[in-house]
Parts: sequence; C-alpha cells; structure tokens
Amino acid sequence: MLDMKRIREVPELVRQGVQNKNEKGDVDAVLVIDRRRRDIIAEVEQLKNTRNVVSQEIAQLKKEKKDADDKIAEMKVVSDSIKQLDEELRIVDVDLRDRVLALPNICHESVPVGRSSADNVELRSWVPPHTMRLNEEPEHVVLDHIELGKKHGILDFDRGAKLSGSGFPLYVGQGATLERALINFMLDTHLREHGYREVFPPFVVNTESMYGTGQLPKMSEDMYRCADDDLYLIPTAEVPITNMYRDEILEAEQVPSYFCGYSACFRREAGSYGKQTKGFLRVHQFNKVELVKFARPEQSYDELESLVGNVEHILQLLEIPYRVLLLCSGDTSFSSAKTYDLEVWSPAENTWLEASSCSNFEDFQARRANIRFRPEGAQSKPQFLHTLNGSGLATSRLMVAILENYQTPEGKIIVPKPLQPYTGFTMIG
RNA sequence: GGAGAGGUGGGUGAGUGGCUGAAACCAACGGUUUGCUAAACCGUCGUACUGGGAAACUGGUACCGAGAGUUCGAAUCUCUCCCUCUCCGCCA
Repeated sequence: MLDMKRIREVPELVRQGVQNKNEKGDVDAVLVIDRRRRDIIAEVEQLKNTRNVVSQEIAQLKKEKKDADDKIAEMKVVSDSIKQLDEELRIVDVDLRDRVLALPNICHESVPVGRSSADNVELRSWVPPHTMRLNEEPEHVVLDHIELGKKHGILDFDRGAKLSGSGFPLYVGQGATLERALINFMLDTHLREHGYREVFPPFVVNTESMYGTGQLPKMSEDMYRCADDDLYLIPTAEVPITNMYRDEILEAEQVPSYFCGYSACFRREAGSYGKQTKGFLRVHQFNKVELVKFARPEQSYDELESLVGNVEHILQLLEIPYRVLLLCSGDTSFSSAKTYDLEVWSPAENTWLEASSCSNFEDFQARRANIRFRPEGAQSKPQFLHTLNGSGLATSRLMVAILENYQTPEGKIIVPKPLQPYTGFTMIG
C-alpha cells in the first residue's frame, strides 16, 4: 500500500509510476476522495468536540442538582448529526482504502521503464567451467528432465497425476533423496554462510496474512483455499515469514534481520494451461527455500544486492549456469519496487528458466501488514521498515537444471559435489 | 466433538456510566548518587488520524479483541461475532 501522504504530495510521480507498471489506477479519484474524507473528519470532529464539552457541563449541572434538560435535548441533535457523518465517513474510508490498495508499488528510479519481459535487462551471466557450452551443438543426445526422470525411475509424473492431478510431481527413490538433499543444502548454506535464521512456517495461513503480503485480493483465483476453515495454502513461504511480524513494532536491534525457511508452495496456476506445463516447468506444488529480510529503509537496496548474491552463491556452488535479469517496470510485480530474476539454463529446452525472483518491496508490504520498528532505540517513533524476499531457490526448476546439465553421454546423472554428502550417492544410473 | 476460563498500554494487572488515555507495579529510556557493579531516588515513557507551525512543538478526535445497540455521555450496560487458553474425548 502506498503512503497517502506521498500520493497527495507528488501525485504526478505516482500517476507516472502506475503507468510505467502497466497498471490501472485512478490517482485523481483518490485525491478527490481523500479531500472529501478530510472535510468530513474536520466537520465530525468539531461536533464531537462540542459533544464532549457539553457532556462535561451536563455532568457538572447534575452534580449541582440543576436542570440540564435543554442541553441534553441540544446534544441529542448533535449526536444524530455525528451518527450520520460517521456513517458517511465509514463509506468514504472503505472506498479510499480500496482504491489506494489497488495502486501498485512505484518502481525505484534504477528500474528501466519498459512494457514487457522483452525490456528486461540482462546484467550478467555465469557459466561454470565444466558444463557444456550453452550455444554449441551438444556432442551427445540431450535428454530432458522428464525423460531422465522416467529412465531412472526417480520422477513419476503419471502416478503424481493419479494421486492428485497433473502438476503434482511424485519423487521416488534417488529422486526423492536428491530433492531433500537440495533443500537441506540450500538451508544449511544460507544459515551457516549467509547469516539467516531458520524458520519452519505453517503451510496454511489466514486471510489477514494473505492481505498482508499482497496475495489478496488480486491473486485469489491463483490460490488453494480451504473453504471450511477460511485458510489458504501458501503460494510461497514469503507469506508466513513476512507476516510473522504483522502488527508488531520491532526493536532497533532487530532490524535488519534475515530469515530463511523451507516450505512446499501451492499454486493453482489458473488460466496458464498450455504454456510450458510439461514436467516440472509449471506445477501446482513445489518446494522452495525462501529468504526474507526486514531491513532499514536506508539500507534496503544494499540488502537487495546481497540477497541476490546469496542466491547466486548457491548456483555457483552447484555449478549451474545462470543469468541475472533486472526486470523492467512493466514486468515488475505489483508489490515490488525492484526485482531481479535469476534464471538457470535448461539445455534440453534450450532456454533459461526462472528459478528465483528477488525483490525489494520497500515499505509497501510493511504498510499493508503494519510492520514497524523503532530506528533509534526504545524511545524513538516507530516507522515502517522495508521488506525484501527472494527464492533461494525453487527446487523444481533447479532440479530440471541439475538433471539436464549433469547428465553424462550415457544418460546417467552426476550428483553435484556439494549435494553428495546429503544424498549419500554420487551418481544416478 | 463436549465442558469451562479469559481478551485493558512493551509486560503484569486495577478499574461503582461522567473527575480514566486509563491506577499501581515491572520493563525500557534520561538523570542524580557511586571507586566499579548493584541498590536507592528523581524524571520521561502509547498509537493512529486530522488541523496549525519551516521546525521544536501544539489544538482536536479516536482507540481497553471486532462490530452493532442503549445513553446527553460507554473500558464500564445489552447483543452478535472473532481470537486465545485449560480440561475431557478422538487422532497423527
């Protein structure tokens, strides 16, 4: 949620920002309603002041056993007016809030203005020395992850579909072990080398939490909902981890703090059938290790860079080719002010696959979720902090990259070195 | 699923419909004292919205789980809802 003061003070900047994101949002209507709201407040508070003062006088008169009927009659009228204005104010408040909530976050000045993914900027790419050259014709047949999974009996999409439907992968044998190894390796690396604190969150959350991080109301059709209990399956651990501090005020020394947590992620992916849906490329349930930072506003962009660095480190240790994109304004998500995407190389698809998205939300989520901190210690005035998060990383896309990049000419799969202590085997097949 | 208890500031916890934004205590912060620590003493110590002011600051309004009602006036009375905790049953 944007700061109403900011909208009021620099409306043209907000208008431009909304446009740059290819979002709709009526800034002018917001300004008009805001004006109306403050007029009502001025009027109703004046009346309430009168009521309070006269009520005191009535109390005084009664104490002195004098007659107060005139004043009481007078106040009856005032009270009715207050009731009317309060009702009007309530309606205006809701309307204003809905409209402000519909405005996207404004991109940081370093974000290139652009319409679509075509305008994203590739900042750098990294190719480990020992993997195959990306743009060369491979020397042997390259199997895709589905064929590899079937060949070794480690991924069973058919039985997954029998159990739950398409898009619910079933890992078997060494595939299941590799998946678990990947999760543990990523968690351990972030905890031990990057200073994150581990969280194991609930996988279902309530509506308030979904509003807090901005999944609701916009993305409701993309989430699994348990209607009987009014709970949602989380689409990412970002939701529970960021909401840990919803409606709280953190102490100065708690900011910045870094959290890292594994969760299964559930997405309905409604309306996306047909595009890149085979195998792991788009699934309804996947595993992800998520990084979340609560940062001081003046440091949040440095924190974003180090967050991306933490994710890159994982890919470098695993020796998986990747590239880093800076998303343009039009491709940056609703709540984010600046986002980097990390994409891993799929030799079978001959394309890059998004495996991580790292964003600085500035105070957009914090304002929604009401997460504040006291910057100068116990006596200082609370202010909104900045939230950041990034996938560190999603295993489904990573699994594709590992299987495909680490396949031998015979179609066997080498387990990446850092995962071997976790798997207990060095080769699949 | 059954039975019960309870939601008041950072915490504990008072609070006969008007003098209660809210006692007291603890924590925190500033200070005095002190060789250091401790103790003691003094002071400060909610948030949001809105108006004035360049600002320090200041006027007003609201907030005692949420919402509605009664009333000139509600933390206090009434109703509805939400949440938390405890015990029993069932179960991982």
